Amino acid sequence: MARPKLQDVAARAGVSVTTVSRVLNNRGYLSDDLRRRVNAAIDELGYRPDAIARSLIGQKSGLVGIVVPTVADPFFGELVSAIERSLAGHGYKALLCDCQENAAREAEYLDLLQANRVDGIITSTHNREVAGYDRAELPIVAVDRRLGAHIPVVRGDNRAGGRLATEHLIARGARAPILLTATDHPGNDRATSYREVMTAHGLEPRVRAYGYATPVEDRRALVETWLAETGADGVFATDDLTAMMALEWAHKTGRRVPEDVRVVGYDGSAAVRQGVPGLTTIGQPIERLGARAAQLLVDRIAAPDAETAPEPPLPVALRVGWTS
Amino acid sequence: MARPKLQDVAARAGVSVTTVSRVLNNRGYLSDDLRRRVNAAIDELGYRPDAIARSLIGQKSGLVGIVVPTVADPFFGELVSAIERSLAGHGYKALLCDCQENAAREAEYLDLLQANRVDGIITSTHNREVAGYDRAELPIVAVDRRLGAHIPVVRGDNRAGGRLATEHLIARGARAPILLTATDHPGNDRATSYREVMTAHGLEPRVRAYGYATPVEDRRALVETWLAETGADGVFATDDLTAMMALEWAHKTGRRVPEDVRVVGYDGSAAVRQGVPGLTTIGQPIERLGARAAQLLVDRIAAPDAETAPEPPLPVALRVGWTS
DNA sequence: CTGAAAGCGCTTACAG
DNA sequence: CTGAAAGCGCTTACAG
Repeated sequence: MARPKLQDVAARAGVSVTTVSRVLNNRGYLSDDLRRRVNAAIDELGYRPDAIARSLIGQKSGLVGIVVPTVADPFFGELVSAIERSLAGHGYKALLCDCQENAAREAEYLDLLQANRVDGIITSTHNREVAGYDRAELPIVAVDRRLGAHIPVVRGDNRAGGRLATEHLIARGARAPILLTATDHPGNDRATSYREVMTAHGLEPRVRAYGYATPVEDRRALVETWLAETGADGVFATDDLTAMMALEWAHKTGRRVPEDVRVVGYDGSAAVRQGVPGLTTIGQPIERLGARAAQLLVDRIAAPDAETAPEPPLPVALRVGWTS
Repeated sequence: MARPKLQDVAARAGVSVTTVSRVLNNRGYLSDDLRRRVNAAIDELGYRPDAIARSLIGQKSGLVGIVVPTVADPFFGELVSAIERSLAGHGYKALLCDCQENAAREAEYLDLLQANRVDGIITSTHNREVAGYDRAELPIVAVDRRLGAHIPVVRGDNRAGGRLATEHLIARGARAPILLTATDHPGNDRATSYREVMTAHGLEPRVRAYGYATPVEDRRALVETWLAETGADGVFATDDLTAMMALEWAHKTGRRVPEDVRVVGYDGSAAVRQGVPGLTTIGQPIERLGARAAQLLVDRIAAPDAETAPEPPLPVALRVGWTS
């Protein structure tokens, strides 16, 4: 038999569809007898309400779009996992939009999400140029990315993170630590802190940015060139993967870590922590970032026009391993 | 103005909703003039068809459920990324079900997916006990997991992988390499190959299974205990994270790699390759696994009752680093 | 306490 | 070539 519908349940229970619907939604007064009969029919038929039909009526689809560069990256994988868990706790389902590090796809996804009537969007991609977020009349929450005046952003304390990392490198004896980061723009708080701390110690900041779109092997080549050129005795990488490239370079070129080069990463995802527990890094509260983003979005869905106070940045922590 | 609907477009273009629908779906004969007027109205209003309403009519929602233990694990993150990319190419959207390594959630998700009328499911979780897959009257494709007679499974060549890893360890001089794996059951082809190769070389197989549900730090403790106890001079871990635990143990206890202990992992996800390029591992064709699973599912959705030939396993490759 | 009817935003026979 | 009407599977005023 085809998938049973409300009508089938009603027929079997000998009541109207209205009544079945009411039992399902626990709405209005129902005699216990009716309730029992309906529930029996539901069980017997293995009936399961059609969420699509429900979405069409109510204004809610129960769907939330999660937009990320790619879940192949452990940081985003973990973030998405945390968001999804939290979302599920609130009764929402996650439509995954893996942009594959590609700005064009992000714009397409934005369209698709609206066509599918998602109730809201959580986004954490790099392409601030992608238009559409401002036009979308949907609750949106950004993770670690400024999208516009009206879009709240959940993030770790990047200022503190940059400070902790740089201070630590200097405390461990580095006199010429360089910063490796994706893009060096004014909004890069980790870079800002690095510069401030370096200057405060009378050291010259040196920032190298490889760009988001750079293929991994090209990034590795850049990193190795920079490390060789600058004669850096310390590395602050704003993500762990880049820090590991520095580690690998040290291994290959016979430099000792941390004696010759001290290395500090950023993110501290569980995968990296498990695989390379010795890496000194700034641990982000990934779980909390995800949970907070989900909570904030759920709140905005419930009250789209409520004022949103700026989100205080979530605390980060220096985790010291043997690389520094 | 509220989100425009078909009616609004029709009114603006001065035609019936039927006509607009036909233009949208490019169905039947339309005069160029009409087509132009309708398209103009669509643009002016910024109309976007409601995917939910469409799903309710057609039998298709365009949604596919992806069920994985967790995308926080780089292997699954990468797999999901590949699946999603491929699915998007076929016009499908991905509903992400991150089971958080929890069997109960998997069963719930199965329910949820059916309620949401997904067109199919791709699953790659461990809990074979979870009932429901057989009852679900949906096209399902499994990745590296046997779910039932009628459910096709896409997988890497685990027999070959186990053989390659074990032969390699022995070739590199290991005489007492142990196997570290999640569960040691007859369906574990990597373990089977390990045993065969060991026996063929007159060596005694030693298998240690930590169990899927074991928290990471407990797993680490187990691994370290086993390595110390067995005096292994080689490690074949059926996933890279466990291999890295062995590496970390060697580092901590002052053993040289590969002279004292040779280490081989499994999976070779991009994240691990980037972070720890020196790790010898069996590289799985993650991209192909994802693409093939998506293609197979799309085919099954198109022809649910077609015979399915057993899937030939996809080739794996030994990647040699400095850990062996 | 329960039901008949309208409607969510579309598509698709069926007429013309 | 174009439109009026029924219907996808539900929910929700509105009656009774």
